[in-house]
Amino acid sequence: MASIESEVKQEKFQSEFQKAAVNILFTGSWLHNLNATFLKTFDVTPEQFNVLRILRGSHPKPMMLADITCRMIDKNSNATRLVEKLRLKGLVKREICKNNRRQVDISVTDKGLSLLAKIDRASDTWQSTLKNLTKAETQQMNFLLDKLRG
Amino acid sequence: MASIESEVKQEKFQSEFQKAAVNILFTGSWLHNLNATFLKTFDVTPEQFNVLRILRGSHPKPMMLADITCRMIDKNSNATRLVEKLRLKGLVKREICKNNRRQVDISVTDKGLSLLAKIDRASDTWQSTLKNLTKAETQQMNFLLDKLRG
DNA sequence: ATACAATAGTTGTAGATACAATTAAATCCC
DNA sequence: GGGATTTAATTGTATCTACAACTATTGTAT
Repeated sequence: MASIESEVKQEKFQSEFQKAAVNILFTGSWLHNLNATFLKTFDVTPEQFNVLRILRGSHPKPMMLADITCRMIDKNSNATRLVEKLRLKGLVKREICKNNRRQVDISVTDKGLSLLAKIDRASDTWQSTLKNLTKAETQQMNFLLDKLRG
Repeated sequence: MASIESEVKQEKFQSEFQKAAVNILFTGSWLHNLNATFLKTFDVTPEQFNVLRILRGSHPKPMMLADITCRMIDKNSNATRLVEKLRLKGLVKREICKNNRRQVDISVTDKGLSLLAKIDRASDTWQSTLKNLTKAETQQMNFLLDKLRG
């Protein structure tokens, strides 16, 4: 097994806590890169894929931008521009909300839904990367990450 | 405690594994943002700080660029340009290696070392964020993350 | 009603990332 | 020695991120 020490070639950390911080950042980056490479064959970025999934969760009810933003993994990526990218690919639809002309109703299109289905079918392959952990260990990991963030 | 379900407002995931993937990405991004905000007061980015720490680990022996890159958390950030940023701030020194003129010897300066010391002293505050976990839990987390990456 | 504040989203932009192409030096090997 | 290969780093560039400033619309208080 590749310990974080050997991954970043550092023999010892100041504390177990600092080691955990580096470990989470490192593993997050590693997972992000795996995911990005996998999704590239479908011509979407990880955060674009994430937004499509979010919209599928609400479908057929559209969502406003702010609701999408607060569900995103990376709050910093600009939802306006991200959604515009998806719209140009025909994966989502944008409409000014009738009741409140400040907000826009965004929903996933049929094309977007079928892309999601295609990605879901293919994702078993790359998700097997995570199968190094048993289900009990995965649950424990989820528990610890939630507890960490307080 | 804020579960990943409530953080990304998703009631249920396809599997415990998918939930763990989202949880790691989300927690990584959360930790990165905390770290970036903390380090901004010292006018360095997280990856710049990371490179300074790497160089301190080797000090006073200089390191070549490739060795720095393979120890970095995010392998994608461009080490050439990152080191150049640090050099402009006077935190590192660059010298063409005499024996092999293809490579550059990079080392942390006194100014860099004292900045690191300053950051270390201040970092107790933000690292207390991680104190939501006990030492045993932190060790367990490190074990699981290492196992996950195989 | 009118001014003020709050909400929703857009735009601007400096700097960073991702990835490919390029330069330059050393090594190989006939 | 001289061409091919490998190694080390730099440069180019399109896209993305971080963050602030801005526009437009709605809500509120007097």
